[in-house]
Amino acid sequence: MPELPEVETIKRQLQRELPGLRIKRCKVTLPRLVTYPSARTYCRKIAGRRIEKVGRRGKYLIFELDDELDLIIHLGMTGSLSLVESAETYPRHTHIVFDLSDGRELIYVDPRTFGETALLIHGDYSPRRGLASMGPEPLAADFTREGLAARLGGTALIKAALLDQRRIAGIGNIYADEILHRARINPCRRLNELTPDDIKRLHHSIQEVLREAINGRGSTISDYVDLEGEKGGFQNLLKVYRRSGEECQTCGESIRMVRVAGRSSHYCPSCQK
DNA sequence: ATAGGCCTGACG
DNA sequence: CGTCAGGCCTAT
Repeated sequence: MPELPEVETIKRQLQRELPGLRIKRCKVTLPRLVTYPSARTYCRKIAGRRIEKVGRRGKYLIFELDDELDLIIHLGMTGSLSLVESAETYPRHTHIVFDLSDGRELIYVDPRTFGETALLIHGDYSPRRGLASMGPEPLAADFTREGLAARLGGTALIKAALLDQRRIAGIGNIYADEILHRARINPCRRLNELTPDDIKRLHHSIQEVLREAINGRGSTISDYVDLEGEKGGFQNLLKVYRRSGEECQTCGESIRMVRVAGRSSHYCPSCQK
């Protein structure tokens, strides 16, 4: 699914197109994707609202509407958004359509339906626990090395900790593996074993990998496309993710895949200790 | 900490 | 047919 770089790419495109437009009407054909309030209330309250700004928090898109409402969308594993001219036929797995005041439609497509959307009071994310308990934004100016160290308490495996959205926002399986490779840290290391120098490299790596991935407009492994339907450009620059058996570009050792925290984890056994 | 569940589709 | 997949929640 879209991780922080992919969601950021879509957010930038939405922010270019949507502010100032109104949502005339919203149609939901798979109500369970609306997790708060009911799909019925969600649509009723959205109708007529003006989109003021599009933001992002972790892997969530946040559409700030007038009347102090925040429309949030999480793309799950296979969700995508696209802006289309008024259409009479929609792609397979279209579940939500927002009619916009300029005649276009914003459509939400999601084959695996792991995504979700909700309508919250601006700034009050308590109805969605995942959003309310989200850790700091890793690309924010105040995300310091000391701040990171403070988030990495306990004895969890570092790989699991990077995937834990309560510790740090926005990192998923692809970028967790890429970050650990750049930081030369083995995914099975435990937090309490990390040295100050490990944390320093980890902090740099988190920011560098995510920034580079955003510059590359994200990674397309299979499904991901941006608002324009374009695939990402960063998948070719991945060093370890889904490259088991290939030679490590740093040392030539064969990239290995293991299962950590229930997720496939790709790493170089020679570079990452 | 781990497994299972939610879904569909691609691939072997 | 079985296995796997970029996420996240719940229960054990």
